[in-house]
Amino acid sequence: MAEYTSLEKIRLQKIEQLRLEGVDPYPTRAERTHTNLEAITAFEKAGESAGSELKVTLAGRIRGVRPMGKVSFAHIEDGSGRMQLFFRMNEIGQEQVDKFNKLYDLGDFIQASGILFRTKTGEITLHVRDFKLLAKAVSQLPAAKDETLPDGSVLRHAALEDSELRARQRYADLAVNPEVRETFRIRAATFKAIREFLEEKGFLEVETPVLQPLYGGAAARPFITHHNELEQDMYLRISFELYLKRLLVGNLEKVYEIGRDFRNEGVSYKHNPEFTQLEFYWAYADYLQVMELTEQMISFTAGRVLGSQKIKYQANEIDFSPPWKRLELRTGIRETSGVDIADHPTSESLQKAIVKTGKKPDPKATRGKLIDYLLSEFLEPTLIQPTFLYDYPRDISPLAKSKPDDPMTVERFEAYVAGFELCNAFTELNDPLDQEQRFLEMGRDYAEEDAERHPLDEDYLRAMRYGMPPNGGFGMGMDRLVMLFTNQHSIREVLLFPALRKEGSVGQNRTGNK
RNA sequence: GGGCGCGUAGCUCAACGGCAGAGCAGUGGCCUUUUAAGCCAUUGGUUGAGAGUUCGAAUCUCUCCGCGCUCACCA
Repeated sequence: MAEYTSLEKIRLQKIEQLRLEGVDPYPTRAERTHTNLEAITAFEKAGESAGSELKVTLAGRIRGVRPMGKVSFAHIEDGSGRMQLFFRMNEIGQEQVDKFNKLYDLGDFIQASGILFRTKTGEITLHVRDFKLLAKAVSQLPAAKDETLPDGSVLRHAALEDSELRARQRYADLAVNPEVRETFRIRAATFKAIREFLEEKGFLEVETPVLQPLYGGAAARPFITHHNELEQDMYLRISFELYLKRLLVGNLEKVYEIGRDFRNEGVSYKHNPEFTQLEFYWAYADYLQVMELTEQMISFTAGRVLGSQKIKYQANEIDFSPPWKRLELRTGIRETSGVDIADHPTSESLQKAIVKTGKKPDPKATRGKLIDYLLSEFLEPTLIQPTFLYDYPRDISPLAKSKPDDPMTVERFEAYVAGFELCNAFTELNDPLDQEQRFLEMGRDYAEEDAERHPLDEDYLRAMRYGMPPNGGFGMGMDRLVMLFTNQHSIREVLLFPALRKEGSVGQNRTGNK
């Protein structure tokens, strides 16, 4: 049972009062002839005098009220923007003006009909002849007040800023912070543009299982769940890779999937336990072709969504125009750390070389993990403009194909932007015997208790034995792309409902909702 | 999980060992073109929870809850 604050109790009394007066505080239907933006556009298009003949019915949420005795001003906000309302005793009677002032509150949804006009100060305004409550708000929105300065800019006062409250109560955040709504519009537009690009290139969108009997395709710990009737444990997928590549065996030549991956790992500003991934696989292509498609896809998407190849991200301006810089991983590491990984074919030797630089890597790390360590310690922070790092060590890439002239190196690239990894791609391994060998190597190289070691997927090998065309594959965290496009530092800002600990018991913390 | 920091009214924030405050929101009043409308009056708090130190705790200590930054793991 909810306990109400004193402010809420006052509003509940208003609801009772409205009911006594025969007003339904939650009527079933609304009427609306124009959005606020449509009404303003129609007024401007018709011209000042003709525009004044326009009779419209608008609907929205009350965001500001300025009662002045026998007249009242208010602003309502709908999905398109704001509109000022003007209530005047002469037209609707003192009783109606009083009712609006006393029984209606900030946050209530109303509809209002009347004609449009321009006030002394120049604002297009609805001169209200009739209005109706659409939904009464019991709780006060954590609303900011906006001040329009003489130069036209908007100064916000006391906006809702508490990041925890904003994430837990995203509905309130969205209701009062328009820029948050904009972030999610950009997110949706990004997804749409990516799909448009891939469809145009002939890729088929598919859906593969989220619940899997065996997980794979990435190095991560899975979430485990249980199916009661089948009496077996299931895993939430950590990647789509092994299922999508099975489809290439089935002669689907270009497939992609956009969906949720789940990784039971740490949470940070760039990691959420569930995140949205794009993967595509392209038969008869190699990683160089995928590289070209990648820079085309991202620059196309930036153009579609933001109207520009250049974005401002944090302190940097980033230019997605192709071609992107290409840098061999070995060269990049050598130039930034002074360590040439080719000089150190064993983990012991490489370990010593890294320690000489003053860093302290995990003494038990494999050679591949040490290379990854060098990459993130020295090279990654320097990669601000879009850069393809290519040619990775085989032992950290168990699903990628070796270079024909160098069995210890695989045809793999990762694109880095603004100092973090955006995507990962390779020429896919399609030799079932080699693949089986790699799975077995993974089992040996990683300690038994290492939760990231790859389980051997027999069905995947069975599929590959039927013959898999040579192909290039690609994976990208969509959330990270949206972070770049919306200039957000934290993944939580681009997720509507990011993962949070459950709220404490009632009253245990300040966001405990009563 | 480790380290550092934060949590005060519905929102944004003061007070930092000595009477818990301000602005906005709310409530009552005045006000017929205002726009953070204005003016007058006024309500609102177990200072995240619990324990301890002290004559006295929002303030110092400890435990717990939640969040942020960071390290480790990962996309």
